[in-house]
Amino acid sequence: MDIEKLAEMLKALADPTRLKMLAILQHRDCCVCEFVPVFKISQPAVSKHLSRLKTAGLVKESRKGQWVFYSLNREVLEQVGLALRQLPDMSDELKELEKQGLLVNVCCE
Amino acid sequence: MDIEKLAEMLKALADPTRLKMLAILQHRDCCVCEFVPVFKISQPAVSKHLSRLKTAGLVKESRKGQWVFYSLNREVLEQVGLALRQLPDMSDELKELEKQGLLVNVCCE
DNA sequence: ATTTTGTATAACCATATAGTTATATGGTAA
DNA sequence: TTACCATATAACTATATGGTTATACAAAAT
Repeated sequence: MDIEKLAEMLKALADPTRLKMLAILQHRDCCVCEFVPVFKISQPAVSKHLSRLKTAGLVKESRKGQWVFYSLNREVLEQVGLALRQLPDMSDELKELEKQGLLVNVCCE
Repeated sequence: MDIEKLAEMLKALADPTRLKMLAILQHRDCCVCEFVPVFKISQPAVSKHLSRLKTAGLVKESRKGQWVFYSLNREVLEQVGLALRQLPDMSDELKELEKQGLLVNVCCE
């Protein structure tokens, strides 16, 4: 996963309400109206949080009659956790700095 | 790690510049002036990003003469990656919803 | 057909974020 | 001491974010 994408995913995750939604979805698929009393925010607010998670690919939605149920996309969440622990190699950037003499050398550390 | 804290850490991480900084710090401790040419943003902007990472505990700082070097706090980064993959149990919230009859039952799924 | 229920979108507001320039602070060197 | 270099902070700007209320849309029920 590239850094821009990872940052985007982390922004989708970096909110207590959305994290709790994901935590709840670990146990059970839920629809919008079930989340409203949990978080004590308006239905449109819940809807927007879920929409954000869906855009990031962290949840999937499926309509069941008049309800829209959301389910956790575990693999994607796994991928983010993994990507965080395997940040890309940036030695090229450092080599470039060295070539241009922009690395600081502290003697007698 | 509690959800509020996790969200805070993820906010600190959810920026491409800061992620790249951490990726670079995997290879080598760096001072502020070394990051400036890498990201092509102003020195105060770099300073603020590093300050944010430091507040989150993701980096440590140490002065070396006139330079302030930043180093990666690998354990903390590990902890975040792990916390993401082990979101807290929220079954109590679901039990509460059930007790109050707020869970939707879709028959004939 | 009309009403009701659940969800999504639009328009708006307050705050947070990421950048800028100007300036203050800390340490080194003349 | 004075000048210089690296870093941090202050003040500001533009945009993103998370909430609201009002409204539109979809499916179900009367």
